[in-house]
Amino acid sequence: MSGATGRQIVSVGAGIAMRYRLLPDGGRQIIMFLFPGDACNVNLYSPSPFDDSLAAVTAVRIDRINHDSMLDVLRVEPAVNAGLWAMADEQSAIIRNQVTSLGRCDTRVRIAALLCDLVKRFAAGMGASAALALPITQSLLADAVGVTHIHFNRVVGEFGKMGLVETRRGTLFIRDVSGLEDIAKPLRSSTYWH
Amino acid sequence: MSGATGRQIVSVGAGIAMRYRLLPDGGRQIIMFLFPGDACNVNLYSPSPFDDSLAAVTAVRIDRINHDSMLDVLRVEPAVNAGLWAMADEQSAIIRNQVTSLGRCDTRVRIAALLCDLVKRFAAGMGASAALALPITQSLLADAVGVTHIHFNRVVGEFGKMGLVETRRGTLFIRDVSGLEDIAKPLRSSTYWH
DNA sequence: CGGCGGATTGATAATGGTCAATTGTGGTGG
DNA sequence: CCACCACAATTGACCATTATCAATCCGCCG
Repeated sequence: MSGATGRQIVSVGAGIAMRYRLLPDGGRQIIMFLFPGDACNVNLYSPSPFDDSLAAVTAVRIDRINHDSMLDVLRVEPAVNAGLWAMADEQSAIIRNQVTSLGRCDTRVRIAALLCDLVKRFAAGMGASAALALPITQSLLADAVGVTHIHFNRVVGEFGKMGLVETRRGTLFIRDVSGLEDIAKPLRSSTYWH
Repeated sequence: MSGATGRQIVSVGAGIAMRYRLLPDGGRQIIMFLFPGDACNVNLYSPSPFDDSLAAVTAVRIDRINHDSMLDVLRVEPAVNAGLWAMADEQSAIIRNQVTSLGRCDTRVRIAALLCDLVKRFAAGMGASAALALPITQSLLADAVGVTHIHFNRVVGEFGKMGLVETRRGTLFIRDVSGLEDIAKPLRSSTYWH
């Protein structure tokens, strides 16, 4: 409502975006993919170290909310604060999972786990059926799991031969989610705890 | 104030703790080390997926705050909410850094970066001089950077020969922080942006 | 003294990276 | 309609980093 746009919360309204970081040597690490409903920065109170960048993966609509008006809302409706915390917690859990995946699993597991995760979150953001066609290039997916796009290709080709996925220029089709979940099992500690 | 202790915020009062995750194959990934002042779980509003575990690294004192009393405080003193968000943001930044490190840097860089980070945060929690003697075993540090304790040892031995660190049974002495920062440079995107 | 946990070292194997080239597909302009 | 280009995917040969397996050493404590 206020004409002057100060600091804002920016969140993904439609499409897929990514949060990434460039390294001096030209390398790129994708921290996480962002789906509709995911906010990128809820720095309502502190400038907060924001040392990485945002970019669109597909065509994207971005929603912006002024910090000031959000603070106004929070004063009246404290429940919104809970919602913000819930989102922050969820994103945090995703990233902790990513840490474990990168640190302790080999490429096959990492890739399978990433794909399962994307399908699940993609389904939440768009339709469940649309989620089985991920419009993300292999290079991007590779940069998310921390391997070369070329090695990614080999592994994904292996998955293809197993009937788990199918690849077409620019999009990756998921054919057998439970098969992927099976490969990703070494990451899911749930198997450990029962 | 309420006598019954329901859900609580738990934070490190003194010593060093760690947040980690076990895998079915027996592997362990340390998500992050916790120093005095770091809270482990600020799940004031939602149960929040907490899929990893906590353990002490050194002798530790744990501070607990009831959720209910914290909520009372927040109603009276909204500035506390800002403090909580700031802490969450900072921890989030540390973990995003960790993701980049694990995904895109080789062992030398990862180790150097971890040590720099620990020294800095350790210094904030304890005295600055005490920070140069990290009471953490090589196995734990290895599980944080995602390598074998044995490969960690080789790299840290190399650092030792360069005069950067010194190792004694159970603690690692930092001798040359700026030397380590130099090795960790490939991770610091700041070098890229100026 | 004996034993244990942490650290160290060597030999070997595997995973994943690098370099280099090729194919395929879609888009664009003539 | 075709030539051409750009980007994504694919493949092969070779190399480097890191894991694995197996001992051994060292300091500390009971």
